[in-house]
Amino acid sequence: MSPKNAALRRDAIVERALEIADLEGSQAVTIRRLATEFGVTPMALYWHVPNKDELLAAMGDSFYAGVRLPDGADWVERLRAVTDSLVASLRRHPASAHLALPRILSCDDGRQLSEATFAMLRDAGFSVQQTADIARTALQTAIMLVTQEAGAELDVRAEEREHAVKAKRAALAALPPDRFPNLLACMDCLLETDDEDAYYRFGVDLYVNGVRALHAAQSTV
Amino acid sequence: MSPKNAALRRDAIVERALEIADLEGSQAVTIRRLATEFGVTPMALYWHVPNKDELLAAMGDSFYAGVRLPDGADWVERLRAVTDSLVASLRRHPASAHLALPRILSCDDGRQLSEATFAMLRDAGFSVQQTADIARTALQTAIMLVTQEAGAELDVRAEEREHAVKAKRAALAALPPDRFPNLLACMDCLLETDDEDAYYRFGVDLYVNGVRALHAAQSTV
DNA sequence: ACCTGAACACCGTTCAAGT
DNA sequence: ACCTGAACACCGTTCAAGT
Repeated sequence: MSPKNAALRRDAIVERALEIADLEGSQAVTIRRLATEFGVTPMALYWHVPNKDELLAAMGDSFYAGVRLPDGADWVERLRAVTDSLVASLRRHPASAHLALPRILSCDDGRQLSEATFAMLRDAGFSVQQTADIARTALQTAIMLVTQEAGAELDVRAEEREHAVKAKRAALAALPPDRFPNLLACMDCLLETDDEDAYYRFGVDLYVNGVRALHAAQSTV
Repeated sequence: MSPKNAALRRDAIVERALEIADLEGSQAVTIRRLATEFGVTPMALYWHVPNKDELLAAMGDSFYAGVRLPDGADWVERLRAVTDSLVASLRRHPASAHLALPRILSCDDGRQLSEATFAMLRDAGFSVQQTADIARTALQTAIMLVTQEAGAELDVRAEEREHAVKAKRAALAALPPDRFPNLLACMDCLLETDDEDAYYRFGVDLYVNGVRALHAAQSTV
């Protein structure tokens, strides 16, 4: 009838897995670890989730739940809005963001997002091939920006991240200035993101501008 | 003096690990698996490689060995050339391409590539912050394109890939056409890359055009 | 310098059994 | 319907010992 452990639901397991990945790196997500956190035998999880691959899949699916479908005045604005919305969703669990990409066509939320985005791009005049490539690039761009945000070091435990960045900075600062002048000049920007909003705005703009340039080149022919 | 097993050198281990990842997915790369392939005890590997993390790091480093530094007439051509060269290097071992990104500042080949690319972008007039972001995006773009090339399914054994794509196609074909008309229209482009060169040209162009648009917007001010 | 043997603390997962 | 216990086949890694 009712579950013996009311907290042990599929959604709660997925949610906790996402949290663990953010706190201690995605390699810390194990069936046994989740089980002990829920005060339960490892095998109990197999009632709620078929296996670990499906758990990872469910984690990937979760990112598409809250993404807003494209809306805005023109198609450029819509493309930017949907990319921004994707970024916002992925940023909630950066360490698992890479799980989203292979799942976009395998969950309903992802398929609805794809359909709406494809419709928008084809309306704008892009070919079927271009539409597929541009839409995929939007998701890839969002994932890239989130997982590679400078200073994230997602594969490391949250507490050790500061130390990891410090070590990296020390290693770079020790390089010979005559051989690596530009690298040393860019060091701070590479190691830390001082303005996160500007970072994401720049990344999304770079992508959107590329698409817009392609569109302009085609329209003038 | 001489190693008992002449084949068991660090380079050979790394090379074989890259091959295994491509053939059977990166999760098939294990210390024990490599040991049995070299006809040796698992612990023998620890003489040549400190631990598994360092092995993965060395796999990531290997991608920077053959990358040509930026060359060409103007900076746009140079940016395209270096991105193309990166793509070419990563395509040799697609299943491990994602290991390259975190290693770029941690190996000498990567630092030299970074230095040359940074110099090129700063010469072109980009700010320190923009240079860091643009250069990172070049690498991210290359990795994205390689790891996400349609039909790759890198987490699966090479022999099962065809079957995996077929299953995905069947799942999509079963969707209601009235709800997913555009998704169905784009299905073939999403599942298979018929022209790989065109795929990579498109992806790199999209990125380069974005950078060029940014540059143009700044120059006119 | 290079490798083995035994051992430890972990994994994911199956299968039969409990309630 | 939901969970446990015991067991299996794997991991990465340490440590002492061999040659």
